[in-house]
Amino acid sequence: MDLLDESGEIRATAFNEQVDKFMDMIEVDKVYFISGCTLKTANKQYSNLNNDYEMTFNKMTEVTPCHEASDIPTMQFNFVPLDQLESLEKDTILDIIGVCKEAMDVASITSKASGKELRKRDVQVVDDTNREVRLTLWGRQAENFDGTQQPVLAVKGAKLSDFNGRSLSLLSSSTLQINPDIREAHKLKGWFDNGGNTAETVNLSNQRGGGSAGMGSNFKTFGEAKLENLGSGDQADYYTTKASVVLIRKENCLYSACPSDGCNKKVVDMNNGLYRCEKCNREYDSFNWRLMLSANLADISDNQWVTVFQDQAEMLLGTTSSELGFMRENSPDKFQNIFTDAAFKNFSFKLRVKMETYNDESRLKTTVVACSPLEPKEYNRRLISEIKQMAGQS
DNA sequence: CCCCCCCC
Repeated sequence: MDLLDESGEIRATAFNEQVDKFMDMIEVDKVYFISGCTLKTANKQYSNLNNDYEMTFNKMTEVTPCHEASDIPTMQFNFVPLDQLESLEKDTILDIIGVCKEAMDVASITSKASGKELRKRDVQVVDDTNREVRLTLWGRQAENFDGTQQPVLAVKGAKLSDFNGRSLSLLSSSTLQINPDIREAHKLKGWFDNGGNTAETVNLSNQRGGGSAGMGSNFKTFGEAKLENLGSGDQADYYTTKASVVLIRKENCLYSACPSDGCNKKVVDMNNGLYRCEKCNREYDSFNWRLMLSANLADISDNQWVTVFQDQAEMLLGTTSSELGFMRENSPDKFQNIFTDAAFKNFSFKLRVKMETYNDESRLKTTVVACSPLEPKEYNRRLISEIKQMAGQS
């Protein structure tokens, strides 16, 4: 818990029995007498409270509600103007205040670490330094958030991330106040309503170019990717682009793959009802159809042949590999239509470019590592930001 | 004594 009195603030932590003893009693915004804690030096990595010390509850600790009138403030912020975020280190815990310029929809993602399904909402926060940054809300807070009135958001204890430039994320220890009745909030709202809302701002998140930005945001046209010789270095280069499917080769689009979980190696038909996998060194009585497409994609600048594997291929074709395998053998018209229908659709592609050598011949190979339907809001936001950049720099 | 805090 973060504690505050008229002189300053301090974090206190209770463990185990002390949690059981006090957690029902202690509520946010209430006032207590607290005595008998242990004092220790604070690890600044985990808190930005304005105190070099922290308190730890122990067996002797007593907590009593204070019912007397007091003029203890409810929250103390150390707001960092958004134009300072670029110079701060990743993982810094900090307080910010800004206007919620835009709120994205709630999205579901799966945590890599825990495998848990998480709900998140990104909002774009702007302040009077004319910087804007992405702030991620989680769980219930993400679901309940309403950004339609462009409220002022004051966050205590947000975490700074270096993803795509700079972005912010709420932690369970963070406090989010919406339209707080504090001087800074009124000042910011005044700025926003009197020109700030249309001011040209620098987006600290999702930065373009420069090479140092995260690859997720590394948005390029095919023409730009070629001009920059992407893929010519030792390591693979990644970029994201919006492109339409020109054509997909039907020939060799499917291969019969080892049915063993996670193997996916091409099997050899033994012509006796068995299929041999050299990798597993055994024979199976069945196989799985898997997709490996050669596709031509085009944007305004150029076109590009790419390789598309299973999951991305199913997304592009709008069918599964096993359905497609069935169609190819049983209904050629349907099979043909899948490819006709896939043409001239737009997608957002994440591409990997790498120089590959075989038979003494080196050539750039472009592989689709992810593809998704175009998100109109996100796409338009990028176009608007590019137009602003062009207008501002030329 | 925690300090994991998520995704892209």
